[in-house]
Amino acid sequence: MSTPVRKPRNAYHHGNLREAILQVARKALDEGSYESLSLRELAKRAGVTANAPYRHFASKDEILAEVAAGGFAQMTRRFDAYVEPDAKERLIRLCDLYTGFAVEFPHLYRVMFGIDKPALMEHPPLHEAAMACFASLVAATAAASAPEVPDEIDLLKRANAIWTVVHGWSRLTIDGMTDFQPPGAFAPASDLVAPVVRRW
Amino acid sequence: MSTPVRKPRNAYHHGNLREAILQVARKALDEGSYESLSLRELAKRAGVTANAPYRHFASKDEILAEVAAGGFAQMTRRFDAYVEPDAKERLIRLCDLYTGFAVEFPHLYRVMFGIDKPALMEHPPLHEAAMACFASLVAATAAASAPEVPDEIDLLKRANAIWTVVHGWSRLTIDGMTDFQPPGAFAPASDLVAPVVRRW
DNA sequence: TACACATTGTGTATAGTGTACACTCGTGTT
DNA sequence: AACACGAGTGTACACTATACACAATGTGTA
Repeated sequence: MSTPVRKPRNAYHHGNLREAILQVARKALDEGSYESLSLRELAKRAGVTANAPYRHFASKDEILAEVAAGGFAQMTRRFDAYVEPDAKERLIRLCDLYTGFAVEFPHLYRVMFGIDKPALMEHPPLHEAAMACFASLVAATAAASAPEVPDEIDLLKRANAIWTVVHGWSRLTIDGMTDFQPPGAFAPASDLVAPVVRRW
Repeated sequence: MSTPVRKPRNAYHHGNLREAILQVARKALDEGSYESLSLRELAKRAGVTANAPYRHFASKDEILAEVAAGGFAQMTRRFDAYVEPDAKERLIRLCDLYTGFAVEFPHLYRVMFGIDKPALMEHPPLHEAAMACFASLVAATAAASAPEVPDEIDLLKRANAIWTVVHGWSRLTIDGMTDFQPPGAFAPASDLVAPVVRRW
């Protein structure tokens, strides 16, 4: 019996406002841009007054940070759930999985990386979730680099190289930079990564 | 005798408000984030009423788009001004030039690629300036691919690969994703690009 | 020179925002 | 039964982008 998210009729107390707010915020980000996401609107959708969320969050940014953390967590789960015996092949596939996530949830993805507010990343839960996601990528990279594992820094360098490519690909795509190019000019991210990974 | 940007004392008409607004907007973006940039503040800094800019721009977004276009133009100028006899080497250096620009003007760079408002890129001047910048990158890529020039699509693929890397590197950096990593873990963009370009 | 007119500024107003503060409702503990 | 406290409401404020009517200025034509 899961806790209900909708406010029960005629109840003064919501009962689960924190989760409800996060849920409608995530839904709003799935449907529209961050620009059109207002605290008042979130509260209204949760069936509550504009100020009620302040009992559970210090600011709008904190809500965003929490949602962003959830995004990273979801991504990490997808990563970890992807099974593929060949480690190199797996890492290559993870790249398309990554870009696929960004394309599926462009607005969420933008919030995850902070919309011109790097301060967001200061929120510990978000920072932690982002690091966990990166750690998953590092692990995949390490596996793909076996058997002779490079030293820590070289390993991070490789993971960062992957991250650079998939993040760049994602942002160029969701920001519309590829819309005006002939079809086929913008290859999948895995195409860029594959030859490099195979040589590791 | 250049047109003055400051409003002359006791003058009803500013004289060059359009340029003045763009100038203070750019300055504001050089100094602080887009989040803290308000139309009213821009108008005040230009010594004019909050509504005056509407005589020259349809909306705040149009101002941002214009400033973003200026950013792309500046970047293109830097590209074109960079001289280096070896075409491959030049392309590799351009990558650091690109990321250098993003790091130098992080807020501007974010606006150039649209802060969760892909609609910005619909503005013809911005779109044109962005395409011109990309064209410069394509030209450098073509030169680095000589003498046997690949066909159009393959050429674009190469340029897009470069763009993906430098953009990804720039965003990860200016969004603070590299702050928590040990030194040396995040190599310059040219390090990622160089081995690939040299093999073209 | 005088006047019509277009341009570009001002002033006022509206709807919407995030958030601070004082209040009240409902529930759990004693 | 009394009461403290957590979790909502209501009101208020300062701020935002922008619409509209108006005033001041500059310019072309008689």
